Amino acid sequence: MLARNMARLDPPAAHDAPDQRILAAIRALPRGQVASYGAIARRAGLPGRARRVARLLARSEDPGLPWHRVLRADGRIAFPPGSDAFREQCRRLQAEGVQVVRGRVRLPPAEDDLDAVLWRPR
DNA sequence: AGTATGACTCATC
DNA sequence: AGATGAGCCATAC
Repeated sequence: MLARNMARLDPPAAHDAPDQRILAAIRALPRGQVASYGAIARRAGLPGRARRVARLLARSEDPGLPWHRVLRADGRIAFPPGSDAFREQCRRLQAEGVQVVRGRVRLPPAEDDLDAVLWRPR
C-alpha cells in the first residue's frame, strides 16, 4: 500500500506525536515562568524522557519556541557558563523578569507537586 | 550489536 | 551549594 511506503519516507522527529506534545508543553509556558526538562517531558506524557526534550530543543528551528524557559532540574541553565547560548538564555529570562543568579534561577521548579506545576519568580 | 554522546536526573558525600 | 558517579533515553557510527 502507498501509505505504508509513505511512513518510511516521513521525516521522523517533526511529525512524531510525542514530540508534538513536548513542543506544546513548552509553548504552554507563559512569560516569566519556567520548567525543567523533566517536567516538560512529564507534562507531555513522557515521564523520564528529559533527554528527549533536550534533544528536540537542540534540533528545533522554530524561532518562536520559548526554549529559554526550560532549565535543568536544579534550576540552572543547561549550557556551559559563558557560552553564547548561555548568555542568550540568561538575557531572555531576565527580559521576562526572571531572576538569574550565576546561571541559576531563583527557586527550583517544584515539578512533583500538582499545585506547583507552574510557578512564577517573586 | 557495541560504543559514544548529549540543552538530563538523582542519590550521595 | 558544588562535585561525583550511576542511571536513563535516543541517535549516530
